Amino acid sequence: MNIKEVAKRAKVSTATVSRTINDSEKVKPGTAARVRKAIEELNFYPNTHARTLVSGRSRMLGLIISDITNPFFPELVKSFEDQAVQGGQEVIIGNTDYNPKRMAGCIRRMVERKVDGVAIMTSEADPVLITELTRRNIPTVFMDTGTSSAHSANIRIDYAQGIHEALDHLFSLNHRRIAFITGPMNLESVRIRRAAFLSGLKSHGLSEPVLIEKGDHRIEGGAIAMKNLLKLPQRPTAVIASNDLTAIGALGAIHEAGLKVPDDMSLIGFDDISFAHLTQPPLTTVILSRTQLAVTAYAALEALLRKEEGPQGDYTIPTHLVLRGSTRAI
Amino acid sequence: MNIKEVAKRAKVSTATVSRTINDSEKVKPGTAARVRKAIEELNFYPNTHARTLVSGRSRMLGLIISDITNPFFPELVKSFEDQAVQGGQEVIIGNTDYNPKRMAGCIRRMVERKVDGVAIMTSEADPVLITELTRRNIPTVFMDTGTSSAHSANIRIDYAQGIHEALDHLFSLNHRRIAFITGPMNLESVRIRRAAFLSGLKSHGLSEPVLIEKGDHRIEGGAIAMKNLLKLPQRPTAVIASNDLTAIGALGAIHEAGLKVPDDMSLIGFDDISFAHLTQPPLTTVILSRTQLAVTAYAALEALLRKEEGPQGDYTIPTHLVLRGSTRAI
DNA sequence: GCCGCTCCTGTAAACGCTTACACTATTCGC
DNA sequence: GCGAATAGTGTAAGCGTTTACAGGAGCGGC
Repeated sequence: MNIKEVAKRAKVSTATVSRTINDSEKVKPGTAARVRKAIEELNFYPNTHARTLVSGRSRMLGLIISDITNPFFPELVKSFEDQAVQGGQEVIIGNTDYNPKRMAGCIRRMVERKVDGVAIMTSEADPVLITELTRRNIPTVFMDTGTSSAHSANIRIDYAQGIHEALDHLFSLNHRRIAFITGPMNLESVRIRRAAFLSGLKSHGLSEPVLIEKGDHRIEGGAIAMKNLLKLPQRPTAVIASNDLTAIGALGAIHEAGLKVPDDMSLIGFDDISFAHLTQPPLTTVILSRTQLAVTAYAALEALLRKEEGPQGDYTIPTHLVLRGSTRAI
Repeated sequence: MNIKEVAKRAKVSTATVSRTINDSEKVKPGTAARVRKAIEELNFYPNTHARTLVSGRSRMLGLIISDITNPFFPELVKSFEDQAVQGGQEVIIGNTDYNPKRMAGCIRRMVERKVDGVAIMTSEADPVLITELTRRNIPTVFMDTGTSSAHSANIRIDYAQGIHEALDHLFSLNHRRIAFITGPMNLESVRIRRAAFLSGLKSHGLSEPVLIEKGDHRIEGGAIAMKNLLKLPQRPTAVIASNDLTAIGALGAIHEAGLKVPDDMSLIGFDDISFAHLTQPPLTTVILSRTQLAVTAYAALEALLRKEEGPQGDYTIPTHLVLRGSTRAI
């Protein structure tokens, strides 16, 4: 089943069939109708690979994420795919598993499949690997990396806003001994959050004590970090976690220690993953809208695809505190 | 950058380059080495679309799921992709959103992209839409649909096993008033679970009272169903939910009513989603291994791809109860 | 020394589509 | 009513591979 058979059936040339498929205005309505009827009757689907081969556009986008089982990502993936499918594009997904080697594999796969563009939605993007993309002039959208050039855009997440709102909230509840549990410090985005915490403290005139524990952005790390904080002679009255998984781990550790949230300890997460409002108590956290992130990433990619020389592509995603049940005044 | 340039550089014909790429044994080792060197130096990646066009094999698989934001799926997707990438295949994902129209769109996209095979991991597979695949002889793997033919395999999930284990467990804890919250009854898999519950009761000599409430496999439905159960003059002492989200909803409703799990009510879920052990208390549930499901689905697809006339492809995934903290003896 | 192998390599025809270019029919300006 | 523009359609080249087929080199058997 190919364009030739459709052409034969509609008694036109293959060129006319192709033009009809591609909604060219140069086809007489009557002819187009005949072609469409033939397509319908033969149940013809154009072969995308042949189309790609000749046009150079694959109508496929790459989406690189860390790990789909990390609850941060499913919503991002879904929104991105929705956008893409609506725009007639397919998405192929790569999980890096936080592993540069796998990241390289992902990029290679994307290049082989001749994707029209790539969105790299991991914080740990290795610039060396990315040359593979830029060298081939493949439009690329990054998250949190600061580089944006003719063929790439950057989406900055305004972590500071959310962290500052969280601190303001805790201050208004009279908390003064506030701890922070970070993620893996090799990530730029983690360092930004940590810096925002410190600058927020300072702006409230508080720079001592610095209660910062290191987590790993996973539940286990949050639990361990929290245990360390609880061992302190003067333990904090409130904790902000670098992400929700960390907060959930901390929540478990607090319960395990026989304490209650928010009575004995206020707790704030970051990300607002879907389970954040299912914890007991529901977690007060900072919303980072994955939908907004996905929509922005897709729009940025689209813009890159359209124009040869676009304006500098810089986008910002806000973050905001959402109050639920895990904070209380003292 | 194409095979011709590589050929020129290695001073061979394009055929030899192609043969080298495809590990044909007919190439002299020395020649192959020269070609590989040229490939390396030119940083050449073969164009998969051209390969597909001529060979008919796209090395892409379709994976159709209901909704990636449903916590049942991410692990399934990840395992399936891991398998595929290892086997040199790419995966394109389709979310049906439980909507037959979107399912049709997914299938269309898959056919257009000329996938080598499709795994349909949704319970709500419409047979009409699937003819689109069978008509084109595209190997297909289903879940829970019972059909398996020359070009399709079926993976049956042994829901009954897990449900019976759950009932046995509750019986051993002296529960006799045991309720069940179903999912949407239009799903075959839901009806199976419900039937397993009833048959399990009967095998324990108990057929009255039949405490069955309808949920929707989402948190909200679970909460509503639980509220109805709590309103009963003689409320159940234990509840089994058709999936974990339902159980989580039920858990919230129980807490809201001022009761405690497991002290006032035992609760068992189904699926073992990743958050099932993070609830308070950790949810006793039935494990349905998504990894096993994905590995089986991929293996079944591979088998279908290899042989023209395979044996009947029927596979079974077991389910088992895992004890955590949400059940207690009375 | 010749035949018939085997082994390796090259030539060229597909695969299914898009699109530049060519061509005919129609329309328009004057 | 004539040339020029325009609209609609067809012809055929080419996208980057794979692979059937052809061909040449080397070699053993006689």
